[in-house]
Amino acid sequence: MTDNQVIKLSELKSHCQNCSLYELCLPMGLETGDLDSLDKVIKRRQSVNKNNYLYRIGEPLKSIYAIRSGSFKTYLTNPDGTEQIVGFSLPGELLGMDAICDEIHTCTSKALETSNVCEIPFERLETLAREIPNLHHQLLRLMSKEIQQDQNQMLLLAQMPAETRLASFLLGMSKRLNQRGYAANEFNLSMSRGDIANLLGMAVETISRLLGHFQDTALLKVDRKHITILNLDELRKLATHCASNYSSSSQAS
Amino acid sequence: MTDNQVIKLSELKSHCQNCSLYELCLPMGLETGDLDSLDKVIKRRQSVNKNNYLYRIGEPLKSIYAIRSGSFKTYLTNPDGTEQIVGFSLPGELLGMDAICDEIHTCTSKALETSNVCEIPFERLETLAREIPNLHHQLLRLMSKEIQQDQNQMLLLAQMPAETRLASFLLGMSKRLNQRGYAANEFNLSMSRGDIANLLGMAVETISRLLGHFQDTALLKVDRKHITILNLDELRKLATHCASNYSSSSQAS
DNA sequence: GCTTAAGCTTGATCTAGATCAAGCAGTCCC
DNA sequence: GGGACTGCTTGATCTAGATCAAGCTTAAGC
Repeated sequence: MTDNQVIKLSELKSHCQNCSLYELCLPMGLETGDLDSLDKVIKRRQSVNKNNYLYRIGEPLKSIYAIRSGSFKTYLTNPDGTEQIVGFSLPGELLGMDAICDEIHTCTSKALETSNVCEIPFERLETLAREIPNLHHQLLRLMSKEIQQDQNQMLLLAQMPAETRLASFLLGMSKRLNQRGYAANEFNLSMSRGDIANLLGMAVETISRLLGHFQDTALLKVDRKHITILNLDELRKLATHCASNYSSSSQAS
Repeated sequence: MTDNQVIKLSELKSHCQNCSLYELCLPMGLETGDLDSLDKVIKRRQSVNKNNYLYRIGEPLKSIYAIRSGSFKTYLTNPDGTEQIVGFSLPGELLGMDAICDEIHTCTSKALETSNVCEIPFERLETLAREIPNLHHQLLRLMSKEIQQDQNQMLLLAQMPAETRLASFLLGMSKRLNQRGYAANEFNLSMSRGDIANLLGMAVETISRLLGHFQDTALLKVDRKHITILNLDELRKLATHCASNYSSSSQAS
C-alpha cells in the first residue's frame, strides 16, 4: 500500500497535467485528452549531469527538449575554439529549435547544474502538432518567442553600454525565475561570471567591477552566486539606458 | 487575343508554382495540389513604396509576409527613439514571425525600395499548415532559420572586430543575392551606410573607413551602393576572423 | 538652374572597456 | 590537511572604434 502510494506520486509528477511548469511549457493551453497524447510521446526523466551535453553542434536533430529542472547554456563554437553563448535556459523552456532548419544542431547545449529534461522526439512532435491545433500554435509561439529574445539580445549587444547590459541581464533572470515560482528579488545564478561576460560580449573583469559597483551603490547585494536586488527601480532605470544622456540619435535611412 | 495573352502572363507570374522564388520561399517542397491551396490563401501583389511600413511595432498580427521583390529593414525601437536594425530581408524571405508569440508585432518593417510582398493571413496559414504536412514543416524550418541567423548575428556583435563584421555582412549579402539569381561578386546594396552601421553595432564613420580600406587593399571595388568583390578568398579570411591572432580564448565555465 | 538637405568621407581627438598582471578565495583531490 | 586548480576580484595600462568636426557629393525640391 505504501509502495503503491509512492509509485502513484512519482507518476503524478511525471505527467504534463500535473507539472508545475504547465503554463510556461509546450503543453500550455492543451485540453486533457490532448495532454495525454503529448504525454505519451514524451520520454521523461532524462537526467543530465553538470557539464554534460544535451546536444552538440553538428549532431543530427533527434529531439526537442523541455527543461524540467536545472539550467543550460547554449553556445556557438568558432573555428578557433572560442565559444559564444547565445542563451541560458530555465525550466519550462524549450531547447533544440535551432536544428529544425537543417536537421543538424548549429549550437551546443550544456548543463550548468544537474538537470532534468523531457525529451520530445521531433518527428512525433511534428505529427502530433498537426493533430492538435493548440499544440501547433504553442510550438510556433515558443519559436517566435525565441526570435524575440534573440533580437533583444542583438539590441543589447549592438548599442548598449556595459552597465545597461548587465542590469538588463539581471532583471531578465529575476523575471524569468519569478515566473517559475522563485523570489524576484533574491536568487542564485547557476552560471559563472565568465559565462555572463561571454553572453553579454564583455570581459570577465568588467562584470566583476560592475557587480562591485552595483553593490557599492546599494542596487544589489552580491554574495558569490547569490544575488539580492535591493533597488529594483534604479536597476530598471539602468537597464533602460537612461535615454536623456544622449542627444537623439540619427541612425536613420 | 493579345489582351488575353497579357492576362495569362500576369496570372502565370502570380502563382507560387511559377514563382522564381519557389525554392527559397514558403511553398518549397509542396506538391501541385497543395500549392493551389496555399495559392488561394495568399493575397498577392501588395506593393509597398520606399520608406513605407509593412507593419509597425505594437500593431496586432494579421499576416505573415513573403517578399516577392525589393527589400526591407526590420528594426526594434528604443524608448528614446533610437532604432536597432535586426535584419535586412530579401525576396523569398518571410517577415512578421516575431509577432506570433504575443500576436503583437515587436518590431517594424520598412521598405528600403519599392517592393512587392505576398500577404498570408496568419490564421489561414496556421489552419492550412495543419492540413499540409510539408507546409507545416517548411514554416518551422523558416522560423528555425531565423533563429540561426539571429544567433550568428549575436556572435558577430559580441566578439568580432569591426573589420570581421563588415566582411561577414558583405559575404552574407553576396551569398543571399546569389541564391536569388544575381551575381555573387557584384551587387547593389539597397540600404544606406547608416543602416549597415546600425545593424553591425558600429558608427557610420567606421563603415566608411573600412570600405575605403577594403578598396585600398583591392578586396572590393566600391562605387556608391554598387559593390564588386575582387578578392573573395581574402574577404572570407577576414570574415572568419583569422583566429591565429588570438591566444586560444578562455571563456569557459 | 539654384538651394537645401541628406548621405558619405576624411581627419583629429577621446574614452569605454579590453587586456595585462597580480593576488585572493573557494573547492576539489589525493 | 595541504597542494593545486579554477574562478573571482582589483589595479594599471592600452587601444579599437566612438565621437566630434569639417568638407564633399549626390539627389530632391522649387
